[in-house]
Amino acid sequence: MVGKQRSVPALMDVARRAGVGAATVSRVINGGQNVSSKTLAAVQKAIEELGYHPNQAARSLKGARTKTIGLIVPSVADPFFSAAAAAIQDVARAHGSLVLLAASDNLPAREQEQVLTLIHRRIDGLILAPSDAADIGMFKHVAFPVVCFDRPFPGHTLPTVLGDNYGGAKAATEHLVRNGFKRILCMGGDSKLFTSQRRVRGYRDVVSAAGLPFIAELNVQDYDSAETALHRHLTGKGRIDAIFSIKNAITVNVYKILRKLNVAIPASVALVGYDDFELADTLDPPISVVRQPVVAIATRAAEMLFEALKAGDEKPQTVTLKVELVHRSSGGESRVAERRRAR
Amino acid sequence: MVGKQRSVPALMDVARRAGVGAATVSRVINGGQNVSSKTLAAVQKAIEELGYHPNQAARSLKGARTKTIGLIVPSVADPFFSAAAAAIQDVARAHGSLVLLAASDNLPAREQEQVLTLIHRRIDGLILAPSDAADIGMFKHVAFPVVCFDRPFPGHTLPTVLGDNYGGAKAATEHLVRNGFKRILCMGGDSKLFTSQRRVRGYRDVVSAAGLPFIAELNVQDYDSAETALHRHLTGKGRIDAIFSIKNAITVNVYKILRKLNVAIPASVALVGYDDFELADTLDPPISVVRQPVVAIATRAAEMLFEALKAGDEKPQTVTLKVELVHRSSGGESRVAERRRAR
DNA sequence: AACTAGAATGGAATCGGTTCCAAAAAGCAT
DNA sequence: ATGCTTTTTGGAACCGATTCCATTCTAGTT
Repeated sequence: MVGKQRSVPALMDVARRAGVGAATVSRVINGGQNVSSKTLAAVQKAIEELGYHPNQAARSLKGARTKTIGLIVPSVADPFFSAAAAAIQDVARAHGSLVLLAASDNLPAREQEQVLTLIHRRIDGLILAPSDAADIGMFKHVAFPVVCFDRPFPGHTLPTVLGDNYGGAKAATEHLVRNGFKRILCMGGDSKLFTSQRRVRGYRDVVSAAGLPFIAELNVQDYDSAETALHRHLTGKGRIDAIFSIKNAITVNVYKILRKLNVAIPASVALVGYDDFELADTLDPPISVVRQPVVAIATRAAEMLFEALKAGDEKPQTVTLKVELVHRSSGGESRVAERRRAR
Repeated sequence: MVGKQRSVPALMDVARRAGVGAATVSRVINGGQNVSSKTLAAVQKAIEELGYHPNQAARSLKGARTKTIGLIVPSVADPFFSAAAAAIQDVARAHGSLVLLAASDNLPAREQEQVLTLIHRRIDGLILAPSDAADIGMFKHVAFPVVCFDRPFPGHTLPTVLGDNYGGAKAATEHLVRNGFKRILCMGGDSKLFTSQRRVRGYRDVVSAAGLPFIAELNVQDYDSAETALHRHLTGKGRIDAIFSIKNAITVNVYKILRKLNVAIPASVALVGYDDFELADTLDPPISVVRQPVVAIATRAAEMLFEALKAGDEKPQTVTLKVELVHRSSGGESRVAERRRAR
């Protein structure tokens, strides 16, 4: 305890000091409608002198807003979600709200538990990146708006903000095709995850339209399994010449493995990743990636939530934000120039 | 709104359904002391059937715990602090509490505002990484435990968990000295920041004990200023042969700049950074760093908070956790072997 | 000056729990 | 069976706001 245990002043203390009724103080706090300027001044003075601030618990008890929103993300430590959390926190602050943070670890049971906990806190609204097994049943007692981001709620149309996974994957794959690569491996991700599915579909549509083989190693999560998978695809006659990694963690591992195996990037095998990362431009070669507008996605989701809060209802729109293909050089960008020169 | 606006069951509903008084239900909820096993079962059944969960707002109104702790960090997006937030969130969850997240952006005014906001939420306790200008005055109405981490509260002895900044800097510098470097530049950081000061002091004590020059470029924050500073120290006769970067962001920038200038690491200039980062082992050469036990620091801070909560008081101890020097190769690790071979 | 619409104000109920206290029930020894 | 202690139990006050409603005051109209 830092300071003395001094009881915090209550509304009634302010009322007494200002010589008015409790109802009047309440009116002053909430915008001061129908209060004479004289009384207003007196009450404000009392509030100031006492250092009074309304007790949120008491307010929310009476059905008013708790000025608190919930945020459930798979992992707080993940750069994508921590950036999102930061952006959401900013929007919330601008609206005078606080963020109650919870992590689901992509576990449906944990997710449900966290949702329930937040419901009991009487949050004003909820922003979440739902797991693929999220159950709408957990919202049965819910009377507040819910906005999803990064992933939609499986089987339901809640307001949602997404990155254009399909478009991003398509752009990345097209880029590789355009640069002359013929055997493109799509790897990483979790086939149960919405984002992964969309990205694989984008990749698939492009290779099949170009008459190229569909080569995939999905559900590759760690370094070792990535190494095993890569070994297989780098030897023999079915040798790949490019990799589209649909998940950040895998992109980095693929890079490490290729370097370790002395495979030249992109001369021997090109690489394009999904999701930008801190040092992508510092590696050798710099890694080309699909960059998602994390902050825009999160900010938009938060804004949609507060709009719904103000309007009192929500329209279950799905907003898809454009992603950007960042050309560095791991995607064989120089090949185009080379070919042009060779002609 | 996902579900129907159905009023959530209240304690009284449970009482009526179980045919008991409100007080009895309350007892059952809070551990069931002095309740006959028959009544206990009946009440639990009613709770189950109604899907009842106590309203936290009402509970905290009566002075009970809010089961909520506050966390204030300079930046939510910073990997160090997002890892800390994740760890703290885990501990809180284990104690049935939630985390109210706030960012100070290292702005004392913002920090004060957030503390105040959290106080009005009647949080049970607060964990914060205080800014260098944090003002104890903002705690004047506070009656809950406060624990600091990463940095101490300036001028006050609150319970605090720190990384051993001095020791880490000393180890890093000694390592460079031992490897034969003679002109070691200490750069980066913010001279107002506690962590930076300690690290500079560790560096200083080692170089002065070794009879080496104290060369520092503090308050270098971005790429451009780092480049300007490096230019100065890489030319002329006062040329440096090693760099101890005391801040993560600067380590990366220094690496980029050295690569751009074609300065060989560590042959021409060695580099040791403070704070490990995702791709430190993947860069060429892998970067040697002082690694702080982020998770341990944050977890310990959270545990101290909950201990204080249970005990009802807090002992203002300062815990300093050991840091680890991770030898990769940018610190001239091979030189030792080389010298041995040359002999 | 009389009268009324409208603004300003305070009393009291209410939200959903916790807790004090007194009453009722149960347990136990005699 | 009786008296006494110990458990159980429910009534009611309370926490700190909001809000309905009745009342008082002010100002405008004729």
